[in-house]
Amino acid sequence: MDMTPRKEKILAAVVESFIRTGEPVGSKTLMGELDFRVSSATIRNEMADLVEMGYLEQPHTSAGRVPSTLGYRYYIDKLMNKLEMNKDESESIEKSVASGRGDPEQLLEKAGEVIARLTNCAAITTLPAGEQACVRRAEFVPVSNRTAMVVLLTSAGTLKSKACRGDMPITQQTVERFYAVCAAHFLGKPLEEIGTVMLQTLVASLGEYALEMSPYFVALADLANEALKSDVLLEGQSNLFNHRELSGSVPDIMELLRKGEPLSKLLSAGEKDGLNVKIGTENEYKQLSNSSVIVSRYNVNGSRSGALGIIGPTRLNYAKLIPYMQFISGVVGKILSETLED
Amino acid sequence: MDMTPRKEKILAAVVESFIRTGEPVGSKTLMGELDFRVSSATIRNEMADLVEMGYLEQPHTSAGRVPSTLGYRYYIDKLMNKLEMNKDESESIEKSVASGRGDPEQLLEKAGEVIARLTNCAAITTLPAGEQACVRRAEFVPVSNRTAMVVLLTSAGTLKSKACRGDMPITQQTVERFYAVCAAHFLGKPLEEIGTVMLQTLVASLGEYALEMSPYFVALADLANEALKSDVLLEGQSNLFNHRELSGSVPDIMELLRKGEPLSKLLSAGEKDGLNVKIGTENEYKQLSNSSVIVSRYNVNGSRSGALGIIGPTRLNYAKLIPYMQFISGVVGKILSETLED
DNA sequence: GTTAGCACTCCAAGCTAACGAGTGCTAATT
DNA sequence: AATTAGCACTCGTTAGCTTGGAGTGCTAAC
Repeated sequence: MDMTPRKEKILAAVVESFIRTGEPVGSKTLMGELDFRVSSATIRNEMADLVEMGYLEQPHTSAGRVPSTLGYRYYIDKLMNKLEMNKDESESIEKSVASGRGDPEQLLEKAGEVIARLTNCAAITTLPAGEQACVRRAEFVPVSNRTAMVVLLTSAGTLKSKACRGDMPITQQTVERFYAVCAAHFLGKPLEEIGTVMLQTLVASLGEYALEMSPYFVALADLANEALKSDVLLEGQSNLFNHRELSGSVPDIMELLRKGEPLSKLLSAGEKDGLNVKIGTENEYKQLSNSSVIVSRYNVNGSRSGALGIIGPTRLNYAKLIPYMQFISGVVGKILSETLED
Repeated sequence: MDMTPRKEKILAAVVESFIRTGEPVGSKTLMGELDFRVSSATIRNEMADLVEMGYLEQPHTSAGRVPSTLGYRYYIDKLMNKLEMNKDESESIEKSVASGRGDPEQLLEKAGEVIARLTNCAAITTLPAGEQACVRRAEFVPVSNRTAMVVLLTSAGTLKSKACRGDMPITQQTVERFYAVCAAHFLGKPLEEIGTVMLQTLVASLGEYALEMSPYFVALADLANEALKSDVLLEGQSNLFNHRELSGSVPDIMELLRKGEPLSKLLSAGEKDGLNVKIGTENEYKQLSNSSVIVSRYNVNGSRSGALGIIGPTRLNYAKLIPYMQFISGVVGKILSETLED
């Protein structure tokens, strides 16, 4: 069976009506929403075809139709008219986001808040990735007799620290040795190279000081690792409660979001032109089979860097939200570019 | 009407049975759980008295009895026998918690995880408070032409940092001035003294460099403020979903927990001997009127320092969980004392 | 003071009927 | 050949009703 212009119009009308109301859409309702006049019987025939083609589903025999994953997909890829944002709106959004200017973490947090508020969804954001980052600076601050703070600053602007307890008292020599080793083995090194292997050879080369110094370098390597996997921020989780159709799965979704790793996986999906939409069962996590995820990447100084995303019901107002996400990721990218390079 | 030993036994049995099963307790059920034999009619009479006295409630005329807030309170204060923890258990708990040794944040996070797992509740923890902490160290790390990381380390071991964008290019002089001003006005100063007033006089005294330098000191003061309000960690939020009786209020509770301020308020309540239990309507937040909060403070080197808490339904196994909380806060205090002072 | 007995209350679960929205099909119409 | 009116049919939802059982409060006897 072939797709016809009329079928497309009907499909679009079903999707839009369902997005608006959340109720299955019947043939009579649809009559009032189409820009051409046909009888409900005709619409029923067409809808039956669309069901057969896999674009619509019916919850039960005597109910209206609901878009399937495939239906949403077709709508988004071919039928949807993105809503233009008006000037006032975009300016006010930009102002809100820009209030987090200065510190990347603060900025992304702010952006997440804004997104969560605008979309009534859970917002996830990643900090600029540190993939090609290297060690810019390492500090060693004694806190007590046997404890020191080890601090790592990367070229991507990430700062990580850890308190670390050694087995021997810390002396002035300890501090000096730390900085000497850092200068020789860490400073300027890409984070990726600081792995267990590198660490082992380093410890071996420490000779008699290995026992004294190794805890601190182990800590430093830990920090490098943490800095490498870009942090994910989560905002507006509780918005999920506002969507009736998710009610049953909110606990499962939250459980999924609690762990960092699935989150970064979700966000790393952004491919073509920085925007990616995963609808319902297109998601690899089955907890999200009733949800949609919209991810938009942002670029800092021209290279792909991090991403903003939302998680909500499949029944999202894509025509409105997709432009939002693109706009906000643009703003974030712009502000970060200004902040980090200048 | 007076409390009698028999009434006390009946109250305790009702509370314990209800905690165990979650079902209202009837007079017949109770017969089997008391260590003396009386008829169900007698128990009914006594229970009617307990209702009148405010210790029990009945959901409706023909249902069993449920403990009221007052009933729980009486049980916890006068009737409860704390369960002893067995050796194996306490050792394994201590080992789990101790795996976070080294870094305070990591430790408290670990402790929160352990608590959440053991209690099936949401766990909240605070890092050691920085109340009397002072500025131990400040660092200024240029990241780009106009942006620098400002880093603050307190004597309590808290490390905070912020990227900060100035209005003028950063030069070697900027850096030197920063450290000079820090040495003169920040190092060694109690965090509490670094407020807006102090900042204003400082900026005034900067003279011609005010414009160039003030953003960094504003950032530094921000950091001091952040370090002052002790951070709160939240673990096992999703455990709340496991309690049927909370189902309706989980969204409200999560919304409450999302904000930092109510959290620290909850935790700061711990008074007498470090342990505090707030039952149902005893909580000042109405979202928690069906929940109980158990808070146990921990001490670092003898002075009250931070707290661990759980949030769950009123129907908590207090006799088991209170010892847990006391034990874990003891472990946390011990480990932190070792780490921070030595 | 305690207990057996009994009438009473009230929730929960299951059943039925009425309803209404929406469908699929058929036969008539354009 | 496509469209439409008409109609019987399906199925979920809601309301009302019944039944069963758990538990109570009261009274009278012990």
